[in-house]
Amino acid sequence: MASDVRDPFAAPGHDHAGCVMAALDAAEARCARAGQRLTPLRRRVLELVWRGHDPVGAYDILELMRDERGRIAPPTVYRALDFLCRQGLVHRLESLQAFIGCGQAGDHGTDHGTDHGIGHHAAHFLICQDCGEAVEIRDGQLDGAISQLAGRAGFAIANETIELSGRCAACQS
Amino acid sequence: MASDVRDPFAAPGHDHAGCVMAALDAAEARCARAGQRLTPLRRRVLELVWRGHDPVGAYDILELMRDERGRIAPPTVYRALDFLCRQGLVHRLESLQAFIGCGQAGDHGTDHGTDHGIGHHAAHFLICQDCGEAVEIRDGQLDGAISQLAGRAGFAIANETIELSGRCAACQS
DNA sequence: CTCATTATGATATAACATAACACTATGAAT
DNA sequence: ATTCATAGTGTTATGTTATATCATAATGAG
Repeated sequence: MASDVRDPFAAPGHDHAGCVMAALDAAEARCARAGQRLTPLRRRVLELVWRGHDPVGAYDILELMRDERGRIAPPTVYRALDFLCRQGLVHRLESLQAFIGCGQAGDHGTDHGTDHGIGHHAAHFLICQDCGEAVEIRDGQLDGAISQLAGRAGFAIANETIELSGRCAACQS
Repeated sequence: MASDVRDPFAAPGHDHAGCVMAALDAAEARCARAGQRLTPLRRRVLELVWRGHDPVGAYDILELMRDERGRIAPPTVYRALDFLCRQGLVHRLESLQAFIGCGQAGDHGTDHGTDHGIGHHAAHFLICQDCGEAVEIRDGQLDGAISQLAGRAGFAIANETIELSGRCAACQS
């Protein structure tokens, strides 16, 4: 059923404004801690990425910003997205060529095994092809399997792209 | 050391012509079994994908084919690649926007848990950022972790993108 | 042989991303 | 406060990857 507490997808009528606010607050805190500047432009791009729980294309953001600020070119958006990715505030979904806000930007310090450097963690996703929503998952067993197989292969992982597409619980009815 | 038998990367001086022949033979067999036509064009594209163990861009293949056949347009190459992907003979690496020959196209029938439909299996990769080589891996523990986490989330996986980038054993010296 | 189906050719364009250079804002050091 | 190096943004142009669409050709079933 849809109310399964283990379903990590966002509930239909959840307080999304709260999500956005939490994300922006976490971003402010994180940048402050890292001595990085969350400029109005970057902040606004982050806010637009958090428009929903669906991944957003760079050109979608470009459109949205044109509506409110007039002329703006791709590099401006890409630079902001690059910055946000570097800070670990946004992730890029390779299989969709799109971006999504990091659902764990508030979890600073509490790194887990697969973390690579300051503020960056391996991001793994479930992506629903029906409703378009993507959620970041965190699974110890998965992390363990990955680090073990890498160890056996003598392979030093620098970056993990793990994106599982399919149908979320709510969309199977 | 480089001779670790668990290192899945191709040995420096291995018989690559053999790899290519095995891949083409497996492809013929597979298409015959599936009632699909491995036309000269498709066969040639597959052969070019198997040029090495590095992922190849669609436009790289386009270049190579122009050298030998003159005028040829992107859709021709993309259609062949689509076909080969549908037959499970080639995989697309999302994080590189490139293609690579399936190292397990010969394994027909012996499907493993995460298989999705005829001839398709979940393909997981190790990608060396140093030498550029990518290898398909198969790990029961990883498959298990994935299916368990999906099960807990009530998520029905249709497609898995798992690409681990880093440095292979040989490139760490 | 006919015909439906599948494959390929050809043109145009869409979608995603970055290089390069100019200009502006910011903050640290004097 | 002024200077200066650095970081951020604006702007133009272009590179890279992928697809829509329609025309033509090859294939195989009946």
